[in-house]
Amino acid sequence: MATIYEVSSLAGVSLATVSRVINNNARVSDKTRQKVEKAMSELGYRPNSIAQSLASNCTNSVGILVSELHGPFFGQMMAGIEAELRAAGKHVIITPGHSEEDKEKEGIDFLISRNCDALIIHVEGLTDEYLIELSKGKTPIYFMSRIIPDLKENCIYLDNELGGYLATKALIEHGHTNIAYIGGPQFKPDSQNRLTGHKRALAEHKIPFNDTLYVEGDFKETGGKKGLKHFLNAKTPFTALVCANDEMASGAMTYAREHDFSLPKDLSIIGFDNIIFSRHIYPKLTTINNPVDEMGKMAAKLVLKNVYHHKDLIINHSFDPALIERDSIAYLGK
Amino acid sequence: MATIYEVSSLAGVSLATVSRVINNNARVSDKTRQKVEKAMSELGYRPNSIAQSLASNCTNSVGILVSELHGPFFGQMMAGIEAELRAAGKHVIITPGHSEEDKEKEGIDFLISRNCDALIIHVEGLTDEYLIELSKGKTPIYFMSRIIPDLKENCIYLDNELGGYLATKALIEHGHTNIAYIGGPQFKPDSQNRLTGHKRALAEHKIPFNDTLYVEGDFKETGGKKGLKHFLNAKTPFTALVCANDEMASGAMTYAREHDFSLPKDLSIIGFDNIIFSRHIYPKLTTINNPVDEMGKMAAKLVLKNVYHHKDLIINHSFDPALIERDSIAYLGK
DNA sequence: TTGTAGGCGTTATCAC
DNA sequence: GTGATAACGCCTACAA
Repeated sequence: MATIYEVSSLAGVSLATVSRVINNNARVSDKTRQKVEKAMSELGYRPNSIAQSLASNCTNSVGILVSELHGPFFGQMMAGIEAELRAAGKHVIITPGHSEEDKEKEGIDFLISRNCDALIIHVEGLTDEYLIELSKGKTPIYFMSRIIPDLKENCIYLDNELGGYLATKALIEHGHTNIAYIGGPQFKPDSQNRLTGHKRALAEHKIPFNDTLYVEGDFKETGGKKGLKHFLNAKTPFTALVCANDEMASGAMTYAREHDFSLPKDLSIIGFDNIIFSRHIYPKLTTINNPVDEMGKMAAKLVLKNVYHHKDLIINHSFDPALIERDSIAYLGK
Repeated sequence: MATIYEVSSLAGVSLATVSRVINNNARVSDKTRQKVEKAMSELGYRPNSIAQSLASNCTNSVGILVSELHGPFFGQMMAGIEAELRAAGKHVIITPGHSEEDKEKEGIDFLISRNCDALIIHVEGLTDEYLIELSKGKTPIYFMSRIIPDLKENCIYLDNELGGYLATKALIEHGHTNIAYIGGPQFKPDSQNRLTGHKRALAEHKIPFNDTLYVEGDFKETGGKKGLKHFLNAKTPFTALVCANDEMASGAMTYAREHDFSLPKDLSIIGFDNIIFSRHIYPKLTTINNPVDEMGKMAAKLVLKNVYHHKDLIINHSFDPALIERDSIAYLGK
């Protein structure tokens, strides 16, 4: 591979001048610039990014930690981040944290040891305290789908409370008043806030919150099945069900169908996240849109602005969910 | 950040010795090793991976090109590759090619310019010739889900013909003889081979292949819808449908239900790939397992063996698909 | 505008 | 077994 040195001697200029045309950050006369460019193309010269990184102390790489590499939710998130970053010539190093404290720590260490210029992480197992401590290090860290009060400027998050509110409100507007709720793991703030929104919608319509119509799930298909089973056994009547994410909604649908419910007539169900397959399942799932791809892009912009000094980027830290109406909610009595 | 130089002076040894204990590739006396290790931990020393890369001409990174960052198929693939590689301390740089020739080229260039030690790519828009030419460069390239005859040792692939055969055979064994087929884009060898397998199963059971019961799809949901619509309009009777992937099967199911088919009674459907949501849709989709995660791991092993000289890894280049029986096939007449 | 020279933090090749 | 010292390929004051 040709080096900058060979280019300089072929072009008859110095190393420094070649470097200048590569980075075009200093004035070079048109004439010499052309000589250099000609030499570069003749040699098929490509800058060695490793050497650039060592000398400039900038790797042009940002580390991404997601819970899983597969799965619709993180897929959208990664796609959003990567697209935005790559358009700026940066690359992503992606690693999964599996929602476990140890693995998340390890993943972060791994990314930092790779000299990433910044990290964008979605962690669920780590405490705010740990993350605040981490942020004192030399690598800037940004947080997806999480609010850390002391680091709010580094966070991109969804208004989950609003989402929970919208979901339940949609059900109420279809005439339902006996509404069951399968929540996410309550150690996750997202789950808590969605539930809070649910309660607000109920309160706003003078519907009392009924403890027997709430159960905590696991954000997975089985959580939906178990949750619905629990409610059915409990015998408290209900005509509608909100699931704190789409996977659980899908599980609940499967369970309902296995028990001869005709959907949505016998039970209205609403999900949360609007993951891709929500429109593939039957009946097509009414849900709350979670704009993860946009949020991913915004996180990338945040990095571009703060770390790579791209000016003129406007940052929104908070995103709003929205109702996606499809076929899984029926009017009560219809 | 502490450097190797500071460690050496604190430990009272030379640079070279510190380097030796870091890489433990040469004999160092226990006594000096301990001195060095003590100094390292006292200083909180972490080797600078960039400098290591420059000096050793090895970045410990492998570039991954997939068609999409989201989507169940590539999610599994990435997860498999990453898990295996990271266990060996390597990291992945992932970038999407969007199945388009230009973007795939660009993505590969991008990865190579990042000095990846090797590439694992899943490309659909690039020709064998181009890839063979590319393989003459200094970066070793491995191919997922593709057979390039001249580069077979660098390929990990599925026996798609067998998969196509198994799908149609399953239908036949349920009594079906009028079987429609929605294929994938025929410029893709995968699609061609699945179709070939379909024909073999038919021939083996003396069922003639009927042109009017074949249509080419796009591997997406809409392809399934359009395909089924086409068959329904054509009026050639059929009782079963094989779709060359699960997305199309899902689309076909949706379309069938919109036209008042009771599934699987009125129409048996089988998919291909066994992507995650195939078990979420209703009825649960019978399909052909495509072990992408295992194939991803194997591709990673191939890199570990050939590029990073891990001995004793056994490589399987070819993987077999298998039938996954669920609920979307009915016995004919039942 | 252009050139010189030192430095980025390691690894690797020699001697000893 | 250990220590100098020259790469690795580029960036960036500083000088001219």
